[in-house]
Amino acid sequence: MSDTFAIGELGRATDTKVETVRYYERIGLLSQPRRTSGNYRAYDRGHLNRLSFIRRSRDLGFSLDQVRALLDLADQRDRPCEAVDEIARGHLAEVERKIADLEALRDELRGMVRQCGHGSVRDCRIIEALSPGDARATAPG
Amino acid sequence: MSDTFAIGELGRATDTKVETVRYYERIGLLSQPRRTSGNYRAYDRGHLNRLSFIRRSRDLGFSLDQVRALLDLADQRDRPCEAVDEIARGHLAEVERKIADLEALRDELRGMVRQCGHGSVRDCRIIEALSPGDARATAPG
DNA sequence: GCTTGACCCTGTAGTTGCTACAGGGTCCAT
DNA sequence: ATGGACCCTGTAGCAACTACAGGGTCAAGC
Repeated sequence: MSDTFAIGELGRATDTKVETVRYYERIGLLSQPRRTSGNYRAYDRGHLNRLSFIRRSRDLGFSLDQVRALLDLADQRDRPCEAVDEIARGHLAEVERKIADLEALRDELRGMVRQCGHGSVRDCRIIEALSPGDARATAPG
Repeated sequence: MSDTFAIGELGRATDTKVETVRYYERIGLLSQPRRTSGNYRAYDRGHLNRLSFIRRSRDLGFSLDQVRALLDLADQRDRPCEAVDEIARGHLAEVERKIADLEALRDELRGMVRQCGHGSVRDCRIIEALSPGDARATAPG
């Protein structure tokens, strides 16, 4: 039963590329692990848990700065969790805004695609929808 | 009646930063304009139209590569517009996928925020939801 | 004991789509 | 002639990785 892991094992366990693990270390998100005699990184369960937390947060769309804040807060076990709540709420609002934007976009694209008459580019409604009203764009010289 | 524009005017007309216009020129998306005796860029209506097309496409979330393809297609007026349709459909599919992802995300975040008991971080459901099942993450050394 | 191959190391540069300087030149009005 | 608004080139920065190059380490197999 290995209680330490090489970087590759850690990566496989958390679905993270080795380069990404090293990147997290470089930017101070993941602490520097002990090194073996051959200068290999040797991670423990704490690292595994912390990296899992980071990856799950990233999957949920939190930025690295937000993840950093969440980790800091998670470490201060006695503090009220309002700050945590605020980050999550802020992120939720952001996600809802993005969804609304993308839905508007989707509707426009659907309209464009629906109107496509499959004729020549000359009569293409999609190009038309993208072009300015009066004149046509010209190619670069 | 100016029929040429300085870069700043072009930028204001298309809601584009001057640096961005120059960037589009550098990557070959916008053709190099004529220069004045003082080496200032002098744009014409063709440039204005082309840049409008680019900006509108970007607003609709097309990548610069997709915009480049659309511009190439728009210039080949006799070709069938199927390739245009395909790019638009591809992008639409991409947008729909993103919406679905974000909706799943939103639901998870809503669940997290709803469960927040406003206690201490020790009992924070949000942190809990982000943490791996068995053990807690530890701070970097 | 030597080789092979999988893994690890550092350091740097690339990705996307801009944005922000620094350090100058031009142009026009006063 | 001087001020300020504009323009020029070139380079570096942002997020969040990813992809090398050019080496070192380690365990297995012969």
